[in-house]
Amino acid sequence: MSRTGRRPGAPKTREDILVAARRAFGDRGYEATSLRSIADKVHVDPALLVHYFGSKDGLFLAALEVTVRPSALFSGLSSLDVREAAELIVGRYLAVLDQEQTRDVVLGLVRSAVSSERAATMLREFLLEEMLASLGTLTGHPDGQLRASLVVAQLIGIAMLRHVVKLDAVVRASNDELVSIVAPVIEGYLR
Amino acid sequence: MSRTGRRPGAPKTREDILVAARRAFGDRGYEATSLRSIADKVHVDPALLVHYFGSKDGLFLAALEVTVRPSALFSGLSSLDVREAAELIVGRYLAVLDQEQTRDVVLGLVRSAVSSERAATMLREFLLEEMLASLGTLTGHPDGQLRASLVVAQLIGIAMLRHVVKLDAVVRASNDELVSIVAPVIEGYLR
DNA sequence: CGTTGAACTCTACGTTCGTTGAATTGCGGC
DNA sequence: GCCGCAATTCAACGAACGTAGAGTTCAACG
Repeated sequence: MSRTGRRPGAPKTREDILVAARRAFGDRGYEATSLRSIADKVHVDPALLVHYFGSKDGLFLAALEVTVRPSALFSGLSSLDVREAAELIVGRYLAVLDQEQTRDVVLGLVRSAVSSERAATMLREFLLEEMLASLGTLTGHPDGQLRASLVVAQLIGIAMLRHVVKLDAVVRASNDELVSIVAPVIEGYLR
Repeated sequence: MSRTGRRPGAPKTREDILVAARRAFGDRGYEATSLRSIADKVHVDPALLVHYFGSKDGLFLAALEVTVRPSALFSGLSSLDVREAAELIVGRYLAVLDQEQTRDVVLGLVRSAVSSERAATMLREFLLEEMLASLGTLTGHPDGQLRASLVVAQLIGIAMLRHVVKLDAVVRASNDELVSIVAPVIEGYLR
């Protein structure tokens, strides 16, 4: 009975680790997630994670690396009027939060940003380069950057209430319902 | 030279601990804050904290206990029209975030909610009983609860971007600027 | 079929953490 | 001035953590 050494077959382990890590970081944030707990879920020794990713930090970076293409949130909006654009943005965002893989990444960033300066920086740069760049040009306002940031604030707040705080009204609302209420507000920011 | 035993004079230590704890939990959240680090800042032995508060959990609860009376956010709004009410809410909220003591509590709740289920529950109940109760009655909408929650989402999002992610545009904006942009949006939710 | 390197586990180290129990010192009432 | 109780520190515990190093098994290629 060999407990040590390489396993037969083609290894899928590395990808398994990344999936479990994404999930764990998304569920509990960077600080509260231990390498050992991730390793347990993949039925693997903690040292293997270090072997693959160098450190907990490295695993964190690898797990949350651009699985989310935020430009997809904002593609093909320029030809629309502000009203339709706002609806699309909110709808696509909610879809991202519905899908397990991408939700883990978004929540991982948000959850970890509050306890780790590094994660906060990741999130900040992510928001700046990807979202605000696209959004900022959507409006001709002189304070376009600020207005775009407030849109992001609204979206992040929704993620917080729906998936972290789990506030009943927000959890229970359907995506369509949310879009119909939130989109006009986003519209207000962009116009 | 007596390093142990009671100190002469009237002890202010307990309150010092609470202040430092509030600050620490507000800065780094529950998980990332150690009893030892708080004890250090008060120049006191970690064991004293558990002597006073029983456990880290007890200290957390004591530190974040109702220093914020959110009803103040919403008092005296009923006589105003929706527009003025929205401006008052946003303005008062930003003032809460400006004052060190209350900001620590709000950020402590938010930061800790993401890594501790207990803190998430605290924040949820806080929001439900204090904010949504007041806000929900402000509007006659059938989905008043949801609309009020989205107002809260917007406000929490602003706190996140301004104090956690430290997104430039939001950090630099003046309170007046923020009020003038955000209030109409809140108004949209409540109307 | 032998070799090399990748995939994996074991053990163990040094830290840090929350918490405990006992000891020490000062305060306030009798 | 004595006594009980409050305030405080000390030393230590067991657990959990991230990580390092050495060892074992397998796959791929010559």
